[in-house]
Amino acid sequence: MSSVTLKQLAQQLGLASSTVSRALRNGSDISAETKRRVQSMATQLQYQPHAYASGLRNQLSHTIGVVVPEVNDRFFSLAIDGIEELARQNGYHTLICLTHDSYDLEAEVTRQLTRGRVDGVLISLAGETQGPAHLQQLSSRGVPVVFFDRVSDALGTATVTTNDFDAAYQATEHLLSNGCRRVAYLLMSGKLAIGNQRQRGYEAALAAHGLLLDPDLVLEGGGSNDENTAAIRALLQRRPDLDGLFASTGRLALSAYQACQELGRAIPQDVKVIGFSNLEIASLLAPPLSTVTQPAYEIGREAARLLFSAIIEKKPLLASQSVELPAELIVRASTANLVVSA
Amino acid sequence: MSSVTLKQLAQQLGLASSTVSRALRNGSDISAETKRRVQSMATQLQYQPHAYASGLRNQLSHTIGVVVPEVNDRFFSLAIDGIEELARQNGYHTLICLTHDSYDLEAEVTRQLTRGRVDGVLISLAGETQGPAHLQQLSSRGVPVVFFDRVSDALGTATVTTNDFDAAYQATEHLLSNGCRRVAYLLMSGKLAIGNQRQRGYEAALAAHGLLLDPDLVLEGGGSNDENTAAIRALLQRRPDLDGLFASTGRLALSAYQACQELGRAIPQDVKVIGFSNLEIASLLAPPLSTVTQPAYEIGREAARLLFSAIIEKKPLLASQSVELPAELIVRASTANLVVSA
DNA sequence: TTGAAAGCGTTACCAC
DNA sequence: GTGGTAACGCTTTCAA
Repeated sequence: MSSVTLKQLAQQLGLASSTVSRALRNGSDISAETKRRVQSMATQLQYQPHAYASGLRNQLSHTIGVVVPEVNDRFFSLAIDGIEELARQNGYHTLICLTHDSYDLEAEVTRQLTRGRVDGVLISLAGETQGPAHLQQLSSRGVPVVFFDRVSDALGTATVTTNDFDAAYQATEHLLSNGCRRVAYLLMSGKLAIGNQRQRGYEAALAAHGLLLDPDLVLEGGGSNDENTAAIRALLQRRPDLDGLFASTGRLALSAYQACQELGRAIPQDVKVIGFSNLEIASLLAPPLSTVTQPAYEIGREAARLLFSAIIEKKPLLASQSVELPAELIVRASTANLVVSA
Repeated sequence: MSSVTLKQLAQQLGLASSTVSRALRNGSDISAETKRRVQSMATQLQYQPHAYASGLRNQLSHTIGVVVPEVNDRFFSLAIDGIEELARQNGYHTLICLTHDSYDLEAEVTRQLTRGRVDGVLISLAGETQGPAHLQQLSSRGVPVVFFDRVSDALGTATVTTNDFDAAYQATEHLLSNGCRRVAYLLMSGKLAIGNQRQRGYEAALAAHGLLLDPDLVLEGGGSNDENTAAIRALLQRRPDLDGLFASTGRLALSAYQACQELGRAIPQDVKVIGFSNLEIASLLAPPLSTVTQPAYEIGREAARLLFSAIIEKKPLLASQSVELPAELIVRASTANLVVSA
């Protein structure tokens, strides 16, 4: 029924459990003969050390926590793939915690993770998140934390991001140089640094083209997909002069498509659309979507790499170790300039 | 630096740790006054019980394991959302393990899970999986296992599936009644029960239309997306008479689109395409994709519900508790019959 | 109502 | 080389 324990294994062999323990972990001071006997009996009885018992003893859980808003999103699921790969390589397990973009859930989850469950945490903040006070508890207990994508610098720890300012600048610039004059900016939450970085890039591109920021064209989504679609629809109706949409997340880009489809606005003739997105099938959409694509998998790997370096070398993480990976602008039909320029 | 322990808390209060333990968990036999003092000191010192220490004592990890081929797939990420919701409601954590469709990885992961890490396991089998011998180890140690979607009945435990036969029958029937005569069936792995169920539905629908099964039209993918696309392209070129594609996974449906796009085959004029898929934006594809959509979120919830019933009531799961949820056929433009029927 | 002690399964330290 | 013992942090008898 239940598993065989070290003690039972030792009894079978007529040895002390301490001896068996060392034999199994190939410790020194154990005769080759004993090692052989122990190993063979262990496989025979299918002995598996209890992870949490040894963890308790060593103060190590061999588990990392990954806190993300959701997993049903191409960016996060790719990042998790990357994280998980590094975790496996390091003999670690991955505890996935979802916040559904709720601050309360994030705080609760974080509290749970302060209970010795994990040796380190990777986190991408919830849209609602105010301050990272709840994360302070983690790092003050010596649990290293790495932020990725939706980061905060309030903890003074390492972060992994993309070049949000530049990428947003390029995306907006691309719309403007393809003829757009009224470009809206769609973001999830004004509370996140990432949204502000991208907004700054958007504004800088406007300025470079001699355009003033129109606050009415900055739309904060953050609701359900349907709510966001409705909000974008309302914006399109309110502002018939709108000729470009820059979505700062993949979700919002698709809501923009949906809204245009519902209103019969042709992309790219009436409105050009570009968005941050990791959608692998952007090219199969009608029309193919121009995207700013983040290296999600690499971001996950990089964040995990930093975390494991801290865990293994037992050194605290520094803001100076932060990494920025470039996003890639991929031009497709949704921003095509169909007017022959003079 | 590190966390405060029960013992330290007790010392601060001048009480025995056993008393403090009971006071915190609101045990009987503790004076209201003591409870109050303990609670307030606990919050003041931010005491958090060590999860694995109490787990070790109670033989409970309050963690479930979820073993899936990948997380970067709409079906699985939705299912995980459902699982995670139920886990949270039950005060449980979710350990996600990816197999990348490799039998060896699945076996390794399973071995890890036999180490007391989890109180139960939800699993969707890897495409390569042969027999569930490695899972026998789990259930023989009293760890309940529930299969979902890619199931096996060899363990005699509960499963959660969709009506794969009927759904595949309907999808094929839909193609045939819209004028297709040569319909190919695309599957991931001939080793999985799920692929065979769906193939049986496909064959039954062919038979109902008086068509013979052509083995050349049954294509086993299971490689990378690019490999699958190439294989479908080859099939389309080899068999110019092909006028319908039925993909048994979302991944394969998209590869089918890609292959048609590359060869310039028009959907649905030249080839009609339908596929199992949870892609939320099927309607934004060019053309909108007809799908058989599984209730992925509910499948996750249902599987988790069964697992927790077994964990909490400490009763073994029975094959008779298995649940089948209906998939939904959603007709879109990719299977439209553009010829006016006589 | 509270405290002492044993034990969950493992490992580290010190004797022998 | 090997065995005892204590300890990781907690809960649960059993006594007081």
